[in-house]
This record gives sequence, structure tokens and C-alpha cells, in this order.
Amino acid sequence: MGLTKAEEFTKAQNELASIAKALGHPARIAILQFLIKTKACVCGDIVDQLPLSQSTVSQHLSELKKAGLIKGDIEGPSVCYCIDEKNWSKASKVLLELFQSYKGNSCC
Amino acid sequence: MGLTKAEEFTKAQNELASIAKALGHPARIAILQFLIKTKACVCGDIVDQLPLSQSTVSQHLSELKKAGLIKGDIEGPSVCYCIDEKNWSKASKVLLELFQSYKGNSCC
DNA sequence: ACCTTTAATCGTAATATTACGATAATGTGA
DNA sequence: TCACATTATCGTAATATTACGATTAAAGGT
Repeated sequence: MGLTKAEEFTKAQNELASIAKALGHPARIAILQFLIKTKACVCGDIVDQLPLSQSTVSQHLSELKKAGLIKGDIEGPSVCYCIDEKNWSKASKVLLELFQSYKGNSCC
Repeated sequence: MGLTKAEEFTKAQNELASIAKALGHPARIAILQFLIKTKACVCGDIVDQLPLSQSTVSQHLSELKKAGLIKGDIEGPSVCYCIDEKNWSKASKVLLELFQSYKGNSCC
């Protein structure tokens, strides 16, 4: 059906999944890496860095924004995107918690 | 198009994205948490724990397996699933690297 | 006011995902 | 060998995602 039964899972599970989902595309990884690398929050040069059209990049940016990983400030005619510091560390925390909750005793 | 231009991105970016993609569904988060909690690698009781049909759970399991996060050993008529220890820590590492590469100086 | 630049949105097409029931495959025990 | 239990796979339908070009919207400069 393509329709996730989100209501059947906990809020924490849905939050974790939506963070991971936002990271689940190479273009969005590339965007994040570029935003991190160029410390100044560059705007639409992201488009120049990626092998994708302007509209596609804009869609990816809005998904990252929806997940809270980045934020965008209007700066004159262009928009300045950067990592959302607070949510970034929260995302890092919940992901790390999942990975660290496994203490390593697989039986197979 | 629904077709990701994977070849346009680096191997590392694609790997990171595919790990994140596998984590990008609440049912798969729930499965992993259940596998971690019940230290013995339970098999098909996963189906009983989730509000999804057997075939749907099987599909989620095979996606987690495809991403390398879990592995399954045939044990009699049933299959024993558990965290793939080696890949789990690798996944943890690459994700952590991404998050830690941001040192925190957002300008907006 | 007009044009240019920048970025979001709309319309669209192709493909992927999610989900289910039904069916097939595999292994155990009678 | 024959039923039974367990799990994977097939067929399917509905919805989501990815991507592009074209259009719109917003801000600045002339």
C-alpha cells in the first residue's frame, strides 16, 4: 500500500525512523556533508555541487528541513541553509542510543 | 522518477544512505529493538510482536538483512534472526562520523 | 516600474515502497 | 510418506519517492 502504519508504533520509533529516512538518500547525505564542510552556510551553490536539477535539490532540502536536520534563513534573494544545531545533536543522540543499546551477544 | 541517481554519488555516501534507509521505517526500528532486547535471537515471534502480517514482517526482515544489519540462521523449521555484530558496529561508526563531523558553528 | 536572480512550487512520469492474502518451499515429527 | 509448522515468495493494489522542466513568487538593482 505504500502507507506506513505509523500509529501502530511508538512516538520514539517514528521519530527515529523519520530521522533515518531523511538520511536515507545519497543526495541528502551529500548536501549535509557540503553544509558541514563549507562552514559558512552556503545557499544555492548546493545546486552547483550536485548532479541534480534545482527543483530536485530544493525538494531534498525541504525534506531535510521537515526532518529538522537543517534550517534555512532568507538572505536577500537567496536562502541560507545550515545544520540545525539543536536537532542535529538530538538526532545524533537517539541514533547513538539505538546502536549502543546492543551490547553484543548475538547467538547466531 | 523514483530512481535514485546512485552512480552520481560516492560509495561512502551510498553506503551511509542505504544504512539509514533501512532504519527509516518504524517497523524496522521496532524489529531491531526487539532483537536487541530479547538477547536470544528469537525467530518468528517477531511477527507476534508487531501489528503487521507475516509476509510484511518477512519483507522488513529481508531489507534489514540486505542492509547487513541483521543475519538469519535456519534453525529447524524456523529461522533465528539476530543483529549482525560486525556490520552493526560499522554502521554505528559511519553514522557517528557524519554526526561528529559537524563541530557546531551554524551561522543562521 | 521593470528586469534579473534566486528559490519554491506545480505538473508529470517512472519507479519504489508498504502492505496484504495466497501460495510455495523447507524442515520435523508422526 | 504425510501432515504440520514456519518462513519466503508471488501477485496485487495503493501510496510514496525521485526527478525533471516549467512556472510562480520574492527580493534587489537599474
